[in-house]
Order: sequence, then C-alpha cells, then structure tokens
Amino acid sequence: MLRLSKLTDYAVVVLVRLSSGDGVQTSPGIAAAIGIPEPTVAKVLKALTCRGLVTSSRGARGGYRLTRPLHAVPVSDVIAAIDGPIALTACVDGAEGHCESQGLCPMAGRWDPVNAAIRAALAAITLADMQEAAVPRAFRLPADAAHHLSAAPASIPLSE
Amino acid sequence: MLRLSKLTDYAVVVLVRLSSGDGVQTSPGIAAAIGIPEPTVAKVLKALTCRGLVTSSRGARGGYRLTRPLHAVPVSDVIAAIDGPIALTACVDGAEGHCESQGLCPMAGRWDPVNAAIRAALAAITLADMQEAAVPRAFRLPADAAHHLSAAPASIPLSE
DNA sequence: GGTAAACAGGACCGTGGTTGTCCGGTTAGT
DNA sequence: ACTAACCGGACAACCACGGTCCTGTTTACC
Repeated sequence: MLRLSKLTDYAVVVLVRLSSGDGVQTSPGIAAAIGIPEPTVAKVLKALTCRGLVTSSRGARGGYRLTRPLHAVPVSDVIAAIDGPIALTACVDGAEGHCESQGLCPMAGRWDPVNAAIRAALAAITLADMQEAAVPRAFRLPADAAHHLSAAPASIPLSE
Repeated sequence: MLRLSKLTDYAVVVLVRLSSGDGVQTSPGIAAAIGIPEPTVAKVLKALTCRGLVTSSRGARGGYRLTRPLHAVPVSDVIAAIDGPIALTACVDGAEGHCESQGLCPMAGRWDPVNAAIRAALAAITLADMQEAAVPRAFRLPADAAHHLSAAPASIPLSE
C-alpha cells in the first residue's frame, strides 16, 4: 500500500496545530489539543526539531515553535523528518555493500527515476496545500461512532 | 522510508524477464533466470495474473506471457498489483467506519492531493523507462562481494 | 536558592505486516 | 495414464513500527 508511517501523519497534524497560535506551544498542550498521546507527540516533535522544522525552547515555559510558515514546508520535508530519506527501495544513491550480489541483479538503479518522480511530487505540495484541502469529508460521523469511541478511547486514529 | 514491498521489486524484475523471449515462460524457469526462489516468483506471478498484467497457460507446456509491452505498463500498475491501491495512508477514498473519531481529526482527507500526485507520478513512468534507466551502476562489485555471496547465498536481494 | 515545568535522549516490548515456504488440487499436453 | 505446470490457500519466522517509560538537563518562577 506504499505505506506511510503513521507518525508522519501525526507530524502533519502537529505542525498544523503549531501554526495556530502565536507563542510557543508545549508538547502536552499539543497532545491534548489534537488527541494524541503525549509521548508520541513528543517523539514526533523531537524528530521535527532535528530536521529544523520547529525550534524548541527548553526549561519551564518552554515549548515548540514553527521555523517556517506552512506554505514554506513541503510534505517531502515532513516525510523525510519522520521516515528518513524518501526512497521506495533501499537500493538507491548511497546504498553500499548491499544488493547486486553476483552481478545478477538486473534492476540496479532502475528505481531511481521513480524515486525522483515521487520526490518531485512531494516537494511540490506544502502543508498549506494540505491544510486548505478537503475538510468537508470530516465530521461525517457514522452511526457506529459511539462504538468506535468506546473501542479505542485513548488513541485517536487520525488518518488510519 | 516510504517502503515499497520487496515483492513489487521482484515483480518488476519478473516482468522485464518476461519481456525477453517470445513464447511462454514457466515460473521455475524465470526463477532460475533471475535468481529468486521459485515459490516467491510464483506468488508474484499469481498477483500479476489477477491484475491482468500477464496471462497464464495451465497444464504441461504452460507458462506466463506478457499481455502488454513494457512501455505500456506504468509502474503504478505493478505496485497496485502487489501492494494494493496506491495510497500513503488508509484514510482515503473508500475508507469507512474508521478515522475521524469524535470529529477531532483535523486532517481528514488532507492526504488526498498527495496521494493523487504520487499516483500521477507513478503512472507516468513505464517499465520500459525503468529498463533503459541506469544500468551502468550495476556490476560495480565492491571488494567485499564475495563476503556477501557467502553471507546470503540463498536469497538474492535485488534492490534491497 | 529551590522547585517545578518542559525538552532531550535514550531503552524497552507488543503487535502487525511482510516474507518466504509448503501443500493439495486442477488443467493440459505427451 | 502420466507428467508438467498453474491455482489457491494456509502457515511460520522475521522485522519494523507504534507506543510507552525513564532518567537527565535546562530554564522560569517563587
């Protein structure tokens, strides 16, 4: 299914949340606002900080702040921050010491154009694009909504 | 890493192999030619047959044959055959009864443009494009090639 | 100066999906 | 009739991801 890590989905939600509000926002505060367990939010924010998408202030009254507005953050950056480099297979660029055993591999490097195409596609979409995209599909709570709430009260699957 | 299933990689190799040679090719024959265990090749071919990318002839002298030339097979078809529908998250199109718990989910449907972009990118690349892509990078056997051969003799990681 | 709030950076398991294999059944040539 | 090959499903081992927790370290406030 070309699976994207769920953490990446969380990251997008967190970043959008961070864009609302002017000051710094704490990890527990964000977690409460978007309904994701705090440790998970913290892990996401940690990764985003490493990649420079957000800045952190330590100590009491600390928190996180966006370094760029949403329209300057391509989705590819978020994915790269959480999932690592964007590549469909590990057989790319800097892959050394693997693959091509006994020279039989007839596909060495063939995925490169595919990877490049996907990278380009993801770089062209910013978080602002995603933010203004189809919201109407949300809030269509089906009849069994209560069932789901009781079934999984703690974790809130966002785009699951 | 935006992981693509390894089976999909195999599928590409299998299809390229099928394009060489005029008649039908048997599953064991293909397996021997590309160095992948036969059961795995059979599983891949099974999925490709279901999606109509190859046709099968049963019985003795049976085998598989391409239904389309490589330049008419977009990568998206191969991925869809093995990995299922192309979507970064399960929160798409026909996803029902999940997600949007208690209406908190602020990102419902936001991944749709991203999915569409990736689908378009993958549909624009055919197996012929991949076939004629960078072969030179192959056969650059490093010094420790022998080590790898002895380390993993049975399975041959193609684009791993 | 002390305390509390918040980030930093690990380590830690449970779970689910993928991988790879195997088996019996069916079809069609020889 | 026999054999070669596909068909369909089931099954175990493995690995990565998801989620949690714990121990520092930093900083603001009392």
